[in-house]
Amino acid sequence: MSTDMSQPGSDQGSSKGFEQHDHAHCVSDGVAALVDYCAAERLKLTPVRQRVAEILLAEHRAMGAYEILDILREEGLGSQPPVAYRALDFLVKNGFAHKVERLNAFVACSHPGATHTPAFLICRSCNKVAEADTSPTKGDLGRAAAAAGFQIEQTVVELEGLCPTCVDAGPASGQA
Amino acid sequence: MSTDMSQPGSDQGSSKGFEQHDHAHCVSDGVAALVDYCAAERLKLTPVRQRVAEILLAEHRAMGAYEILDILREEGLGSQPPVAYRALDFLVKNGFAHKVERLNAFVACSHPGATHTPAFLICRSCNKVAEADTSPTKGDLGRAAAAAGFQIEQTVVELEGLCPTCVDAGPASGQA
DNA sequence: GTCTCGCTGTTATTGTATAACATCACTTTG
DNA sequence: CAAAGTGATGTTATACAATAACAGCGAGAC
Ligand SMILES: [Zn+2]
Ligand SMILES: [Zn+2]
Ligand SMILES: [Zn+2]
Ligand SMILES: [Zn+2]
Repeated sequence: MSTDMSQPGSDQGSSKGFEQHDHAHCVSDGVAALVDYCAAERLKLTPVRQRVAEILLAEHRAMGAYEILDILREEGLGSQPPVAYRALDFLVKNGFAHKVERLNAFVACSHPGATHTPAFLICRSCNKVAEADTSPTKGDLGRAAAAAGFQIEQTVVELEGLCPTCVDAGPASGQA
Repeated sequence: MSTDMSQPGSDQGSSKGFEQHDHAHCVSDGVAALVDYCAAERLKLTPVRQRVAEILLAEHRAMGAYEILDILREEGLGSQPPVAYRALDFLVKNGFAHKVERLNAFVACSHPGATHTPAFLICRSCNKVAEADTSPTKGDLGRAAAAAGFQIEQTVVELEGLCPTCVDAGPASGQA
């Protein structure tokens, strides 16, 4: 690996997911947040919903609904597409997962609970997806849109390329 | 290029498509540019390819591949999905159309020929799509990505909301 | 108890996209 | 001209993504 771990924890937040981190926390913290949220909001955290959250949290990459469904099926939690889509809809609606339009796939949210406008950095080599925060109304584009009278309601910002690790590995090699 | 806006007061070129304009030019200029480009690049501008370009240019909205295919079928230009997808791939690859990931649909490019990084403003009410230009490497997000060592290769920026016309029409009414 | 509401299970269908292969047309070259 | 090569086309079939529709079950309300 020898990832140089530049800026240890310093400026992080914008590219969390590409950096080395204690990944066990990603899952446990995420699930804990989901449990708390559902308790507070009187929402039913069913086995399927929790399991899908765990599945997504376990990987910093976007997973297709059918890929998730395959896992659910193996575990006897469901076998038909609506099972997966309903759980994903629940998670997305409540801010614990996002859909990556570019990939027609879903990824766990990095800052669960709070409503926000995510942006994604997608590595085409190792398929990891990092979530960053955007301020769509700021920036040239947001200003131009506002000036033109366009009223932004939702944004899709997805950047595809090579993550630091895959860049270091060299353009030709890539990594699985 | 530098198409005269028949409507004054909008100095923005970033939201072209929402503004009033001589729409006949959108089609004729676009096709002309495509003809020139293909001649210069020694590419075959086949009937299907040109017709698909015309279809897209005729509307400032994203069209699904199967919607385009329906038109081609009526005109005897093709009846199977690959016909439409191949033409669309050709146009996208050469910069005369873009895919709007959010809609799984395609839209004609506003500045054909030149390689650029488009952003889209999508009106959820009237379904018009305007193309704006972005500088992904600038802005907070681009800077954050660069700082994190992420190498951007392609960007998807799609803003959904209400266009000026539909905002003026009032939130409740909308317009077809 | 029983009523209600939301989650589940399932069937079926629609929509989006591509693989694979044979054929055809044009162009290059001998 | 003929042969070979290249790339577009036509077609079949299939994979992948998403939703509609409806029956049944279960926990909480009253
Ligand atoms: Zn992690
Ligand atoms: Zn990578
Ligand atoms: Zn126009
Ligand atoms: Zn509109």
